[in-house]
Amino acid sequence: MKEIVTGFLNSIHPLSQGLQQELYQLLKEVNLKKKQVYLREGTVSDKISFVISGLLRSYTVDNEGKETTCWFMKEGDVTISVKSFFEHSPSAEYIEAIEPCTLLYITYYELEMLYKKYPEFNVVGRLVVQKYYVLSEERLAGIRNKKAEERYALLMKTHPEIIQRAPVQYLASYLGIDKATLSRLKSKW
Amino acid sequence: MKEIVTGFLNSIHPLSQGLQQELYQLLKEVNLKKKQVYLREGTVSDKISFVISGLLRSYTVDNEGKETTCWFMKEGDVTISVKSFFEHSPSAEYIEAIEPCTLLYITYYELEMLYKKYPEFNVVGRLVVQKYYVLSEERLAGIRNKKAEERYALLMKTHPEIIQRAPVQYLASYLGIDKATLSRLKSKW
DNA sequence: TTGTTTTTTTGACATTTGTCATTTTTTCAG
DNA sequence: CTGAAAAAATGACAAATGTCAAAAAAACAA
Repeated sequence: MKEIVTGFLNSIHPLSQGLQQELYQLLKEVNLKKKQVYLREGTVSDKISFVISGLLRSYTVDNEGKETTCWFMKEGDVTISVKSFFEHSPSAEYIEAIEPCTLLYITYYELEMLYKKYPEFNVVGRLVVQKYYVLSEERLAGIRNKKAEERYALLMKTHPEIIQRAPVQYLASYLGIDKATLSRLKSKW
Repeated sequence: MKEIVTGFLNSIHPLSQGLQQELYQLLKEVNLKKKQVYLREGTVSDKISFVISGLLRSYTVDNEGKETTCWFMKEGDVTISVKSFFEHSPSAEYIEAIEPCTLLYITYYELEMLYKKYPEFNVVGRLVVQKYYVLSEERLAGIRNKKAEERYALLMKTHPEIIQRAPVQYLASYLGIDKATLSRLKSKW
């Protein structure tokens, strides 16, 4: 299972033998049940996790209790609460399992240690961050200045599997539209 | 002037003497007049630029000719078209000067060369990308699932200087609301 | 399976925001 | 400074979307 992670990283930038072996030792497994919270608002996101199987979402809750889904993470994705992990500060968002999940993770400190011990790893780190930054910007572009229908159509086009797997209420809160509106859009197509 | 750039990078992570000197040699100056386009849609963003003075914006134009402002870059900011620069692909967005600007830049290839020649520079690169990734996520959170008034109030709170300096039409297109709606919001306060 | 709970859909209506046309204000070149 | 052009504000109305309540459907636990 751990080869999936090293394979993923190797495909971005080749890892040295030592780094690969040490990373292999550090990776720990965690399993989540459906609806289980993996990261709670207010706690520091101190693990960087790789999704082996399942589906998760990150979301925020405003002062009226309304949830806003930030994004969905599925097998093959890396998951952290971005600001919390990088700045080592309390998270503004929750991360929870939508489907039963298996994850592999290392801690923030282990990652820092790898960056120090294997300077080449910074190249990998930089490229992974770049990749996720681009994806984040693409999501932003898919929401900004668009009507409900356009947003839905775009998500359908770019991430059809998410539409299949995530409950309507989470899709709606991701798209920034009411679940009733999304329900009507769906019946229109 | 170039010390502003090396100072900025040093504050993120100390640069070696050699790196600092070589970077210093590579930095080139460019001046933009108001409304001058710095990056055009369809061209590759092949410079990474540091804003010494002035204000710019990035924006996209949809097939009906409607502009959507992505963000504003002012003195002290680094500016690239994120996806285009990192993936070395044609840009989906324009970058243009809102105020007369002075920028310092190095090219994509020069940056790649620095990453190779000075591996420590990858640490800086990673941290800078992390920083801008966090800022991008914060902007997303400030727009998603919010009403026009909340978006405006939040931008006012987090970036009052942008509201002062950018024309209403650009602020409106950034916030994803009509300029007439924004005008009414403003008069309300 | 069965009853309970959660999620989704739907209808009626309210609210927000956009559109268009026009006026007012501001900017800017000469 | 002055006139032309661009930007911003405003009014009237239309369109999009949200809200609330209820019904239907689906998911889930015992």
